[in-house]
Amino acid sequence: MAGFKGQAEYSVDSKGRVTIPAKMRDELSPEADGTFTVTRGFDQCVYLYPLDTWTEMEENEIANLSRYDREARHFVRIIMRWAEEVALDAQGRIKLPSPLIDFAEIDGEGRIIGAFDHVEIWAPKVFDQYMNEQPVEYETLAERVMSG
Amino acid sequence: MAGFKGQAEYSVDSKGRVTIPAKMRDELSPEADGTFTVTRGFDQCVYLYPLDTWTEMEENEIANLSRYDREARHFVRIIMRWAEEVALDAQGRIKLPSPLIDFAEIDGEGRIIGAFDHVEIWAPKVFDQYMNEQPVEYETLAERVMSG
DNA sequence: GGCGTATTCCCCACTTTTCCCCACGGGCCT
DNA sequence: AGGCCCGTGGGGAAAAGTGGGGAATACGCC
Repeated sequence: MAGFKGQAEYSVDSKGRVTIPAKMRDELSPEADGTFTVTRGFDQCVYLYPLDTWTEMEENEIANLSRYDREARHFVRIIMRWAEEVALDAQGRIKLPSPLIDFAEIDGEGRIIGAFDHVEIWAPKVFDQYMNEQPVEYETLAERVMSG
Repeated sequence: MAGFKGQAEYSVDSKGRVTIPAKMRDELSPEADGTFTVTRGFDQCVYLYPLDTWTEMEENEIANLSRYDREARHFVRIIMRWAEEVALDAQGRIKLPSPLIDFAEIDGEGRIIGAFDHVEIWAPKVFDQYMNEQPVEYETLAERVMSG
């Protein structure tokens, strides 16, 4: 299965519904059962993981963390607190939980980005600002990340 | 079975009753029999473990502690002293034991948080304060916890 | 030991939110 | 030019959360 790719700018209506681009929906495996797990992203955006991918992450990464370690506990609190399963409706939309809409400062419009193993939704304004703030240009970044 | 996730802010009425969010109720396995074991949490909150998970913990972790070790003895006293079994009523609520309400300083409102293997209930005020006190931001925490 | 008080548990009714279904308009491909 | 797929919006039925009252039980006091 190929990774999520592409970008789009779709409306987020008053009920918090966003259409997921058809091309990204097509990437979902049958095991995902038309369902994503949304959660707080790194940086100020929302992450969408296909259900099957997310379940693997829970089992392989989160389940192994110690209940008795302070930092691990705090991490689990954050990641799970923001997480929620959302299913596609007949129109190919999901409903974003309102806490995540607030967190990402999404208002009316969402920029949807394919990011290989997950999909991201940003407020367009926040996304532009994030891009401008990044100090390292694309070519330099490539050298650093890919050579390590 | 997937882990508990999501957050909500529900009322805790004068009788100490709190609704458990439907999504979290759905995570309960049949073996839990609609019952949680509540106890004092790490940090100032209340923990809710599904009955079956709790039973496992008792057998696998608590049962193995030495009767002859002072600290282990103390630990067992604390965790068991605060523990209590609570069943969901027909409306999907539980009654929080009043000692735990006092301990967590819950008054009227409770912030309910899914935390993978258990559910947590916090006084909103206490929770916000806890979050603000954490010195490490989410992105940094993720690097540390998940790479270790 | 009996009575009165307090507590707990269960049931019922109301309000709000959520979810699902339907209908419309536009664009792309054939 | 027509048909099909895609994104957008709204309305109605069902579920979820909230609050209060009454019967049964337990407790303490007289």
